[in-house]
Amino acid sequence: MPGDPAAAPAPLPPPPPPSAAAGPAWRLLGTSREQLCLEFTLPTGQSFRWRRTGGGEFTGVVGRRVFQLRQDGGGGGDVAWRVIGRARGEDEARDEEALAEYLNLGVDLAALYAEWAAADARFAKVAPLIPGARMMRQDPVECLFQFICSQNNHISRIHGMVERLCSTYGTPLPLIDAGGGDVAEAAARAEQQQQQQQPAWEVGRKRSLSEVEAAACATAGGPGGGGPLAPEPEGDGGSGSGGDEAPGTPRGAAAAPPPSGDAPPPRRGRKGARAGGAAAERDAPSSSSGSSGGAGGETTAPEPFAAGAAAAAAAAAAAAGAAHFAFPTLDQLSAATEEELRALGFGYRSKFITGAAAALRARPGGGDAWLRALRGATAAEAAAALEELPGVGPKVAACVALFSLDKHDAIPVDTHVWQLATKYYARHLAGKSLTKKLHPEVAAAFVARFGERAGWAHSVLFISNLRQSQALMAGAGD
DNA sequence: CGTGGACCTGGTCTC
DNA sequence: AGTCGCAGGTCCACT
Repeated sequence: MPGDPAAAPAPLPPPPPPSAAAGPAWRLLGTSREQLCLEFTLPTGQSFRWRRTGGGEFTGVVGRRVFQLRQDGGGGGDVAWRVIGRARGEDEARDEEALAEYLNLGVDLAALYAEWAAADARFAKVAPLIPGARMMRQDPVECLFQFICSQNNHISRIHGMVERLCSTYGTPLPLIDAGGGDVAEAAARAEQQQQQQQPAWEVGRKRSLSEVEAAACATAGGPGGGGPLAPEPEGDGGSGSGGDEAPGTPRGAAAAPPPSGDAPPPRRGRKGARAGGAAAERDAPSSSSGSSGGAGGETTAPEPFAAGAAAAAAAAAAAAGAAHFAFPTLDQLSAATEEELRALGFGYRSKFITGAAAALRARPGGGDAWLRALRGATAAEAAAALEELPGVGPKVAACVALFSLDKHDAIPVDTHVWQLATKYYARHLAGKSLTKKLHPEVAAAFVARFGERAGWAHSVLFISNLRQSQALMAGAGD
């Protein structure tokens, strides 16, 4: 534990007023921009659970808490945070501890940057443009399934898939100050909104905003003030068409993807699937899967069947940005069927998700514990163990190892990293094609250069490469 | 053992 | 309004 990383000299003024007027008070994390830059940490592909919610603010779920983070644009770049949602049973007093662990705040990132810059001239050149790119420490289960979704896929779509996974199978997280605090109510309200077909949560997604803020983060000079890009004035309230439906009826099945053109249409939505196909065995009420053990304990009944009903409303709520969900547990995930996931748009990854969930649950001691135990294993052992799971190859295994299992020297070798490697750090591999056997070799090259936290260093280079390829670094001098 | 395809889908780049 | 052997891979079938 390298002491307090930040060492911000002056106690910064209270954080700027966030977009949302009301809500819990904001608190400062006590970090500097060099220790933690949200722009280079949250939306760079480590996790797909963070969204921009306007004006430089990020909203995301950590464990069973909904956090909002924002970076002080002017001064030292301290990060303001607050919790706007929390599962019952989670202690408010441990909010900050949970966030600090998730953000790996015990690691002195500025010191590492200095080491890496000394070891590599190329790093020294690009790093100043990308300060505070920090590795997070995610929950292994959450991380694993996110990256199973990531294969051969667009980042934007991965976000949507992860969102649907959570809203369909995960536990809703009640908002604090949500007026009444009843999730069902919020979900119902959201469902009404959802009928207006308005993807409010897309506000601020991608767009050049990221570029603006990236610049702001890198220069620390001009906060730019890209404007709080106000969402469409839909407002929330609106048409109180008083629930025309019983809360229990998952009319939200409409949220399912539209029928594809040619392929054998997988019915639609969870409900359609049941009603359409096996009318005979429909509703054979959870007889088999009902007793999934007392794990859940939530009042929302994580049972498969109930999940369907709750899921629709939940998905609607999520679509309207009105609710947040914990990432589904393995038990909750086990309620998913391949057919259902396909209807939710997971494509051929559906069988990987159900397969991996089943394989994990079959592990002695439970999949969650099995995964966590890999934190004590070597990088090679962890990778080998992860690759036993369906849908997990070397790249996904490395992502999970680096982003959730403390394997700080793991290098996820994708097409971008392969380019970096053959160009700068493992030139002898140039011309070859990336085979499974070459992954360790590429990783070794990065470790040889950057040391035991090569995975962290790789992230900086990766981001730099992305930015460059997107011509976002234009004018940054070259 | 290394290589070539197939694989769901939809955002992005072009007619 | 269409298109892409695409897109931060993996699995499977062959040579």
